[in-house]
Amino acid sequence: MTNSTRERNRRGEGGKLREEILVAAAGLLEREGNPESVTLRAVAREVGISAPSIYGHFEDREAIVFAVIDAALGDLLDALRAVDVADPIERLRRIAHAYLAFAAGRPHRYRLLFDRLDVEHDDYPRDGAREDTFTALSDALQACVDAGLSTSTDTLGDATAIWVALHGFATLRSGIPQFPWRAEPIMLEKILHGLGGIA
Amino acid sequence: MTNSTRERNRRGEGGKLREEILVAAAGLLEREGNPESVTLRAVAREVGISAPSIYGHFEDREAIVFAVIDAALGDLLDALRAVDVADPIERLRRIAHAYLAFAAGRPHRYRLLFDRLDVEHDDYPRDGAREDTFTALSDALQACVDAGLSTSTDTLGDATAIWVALHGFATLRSGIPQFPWRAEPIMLEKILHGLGGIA
DNA sequence: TGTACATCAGTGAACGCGCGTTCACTGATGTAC
DNA sequence: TGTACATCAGTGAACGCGCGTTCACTGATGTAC
Repeated sequence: MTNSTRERNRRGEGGKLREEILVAAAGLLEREGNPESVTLRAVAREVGISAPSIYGHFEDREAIVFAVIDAALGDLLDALRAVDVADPIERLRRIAHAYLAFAAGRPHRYRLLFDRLDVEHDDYPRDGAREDTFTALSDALQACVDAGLSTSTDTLGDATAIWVALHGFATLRSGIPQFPWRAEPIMLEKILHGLGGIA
Repeated sequence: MTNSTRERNRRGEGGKLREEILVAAAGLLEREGNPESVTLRAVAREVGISAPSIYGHFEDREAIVFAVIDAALGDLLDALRAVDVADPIERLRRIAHAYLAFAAGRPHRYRLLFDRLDVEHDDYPRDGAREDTFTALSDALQACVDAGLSTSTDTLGDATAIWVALHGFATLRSGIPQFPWRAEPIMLEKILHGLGGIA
């Protein structure tokens, strides 16, 4: 997908290329499946620039992958926080659904957020943001408890169980699509009722 | 970790090298974390042989990784089937524990079994074995239902929910060890009670 | 309004590296006679 | 029991490839005067 008609950015618009590089890297990642395939040269090919041009915008190859992770983490948090429903149970349900929808829509980026053991923790961008994702879930569950709509007596632990189940469902459903999965609402019902103690 | 003292196998014992290659590849995978790091040359270095020697035992690089997956899948099934307890609930608990213990002990190989989206399905070795893993769980849950010890009315669906939760717990606990995880028995209790309908 | 020039956005060639794979080979081991 | 020889288990050199990164550069764009 070489873009040979690309025109040089004007002065002061160099930042545009950074955005193009990120989009290309994210596309490459979703298509190829593993972050190792996001090579400098492949990204450059995709954008339609020469490989060294990237150094004007990213320090090295790894920085591109980190920026993709960073953006995805931001998107996930935005999606969860965008849920705006008054009813606590419905709100929890929608947040859980948004989580699953995010993972289903960008399976490889989702895996990169939560499933990489080989990324050094210190180098990892926006590390707190992963915990914020969990907090969105546990706050929503706590709201159900506060409203007397959940029987949970261990909100953090039960939110952890819900998170774990959502994560497992998200990754296994993408990874083994031929498995006879129950429909998402049924799985959500089992998870939120069984682990969250909501009716 | 070059083994320079390695002695040539005797005639008819060429098969030994195959085993050494598999052990080296598995070790490399657990240490490095991603299957791409299992290169022919790294494996050869680890075993203490020249790279081309591997071709006597494996068709190509990918075949080594597949053989590692194959062996791990066999080990997991063996571990689950080795659970031999009469009480259905205790049996289910032990199987779930064995599943988590397997994943905790070989986190990267576990991920390779269930978490790779980028492996072509047709090439995947022992494909049915992954479903057998699920069957071990659902059979154990069914035994609880048959004994009147579970209130589940959707054994397959609930076993799916249990599986999904176990998988999520296994991968997230390895991937984000600094998260304040509840102890495994507590999580198991939540999962088996909440999703499996057992007391 | 015209022009010299600094700056910006990006290029092209080159480097050294590790990789998968091939090829012709070597030398110890066991076996047929 | 001795020996010629086939076989087996590996080796060493070489190939072409894509990679990350470096370097000196180019030429269009905007600005100071």
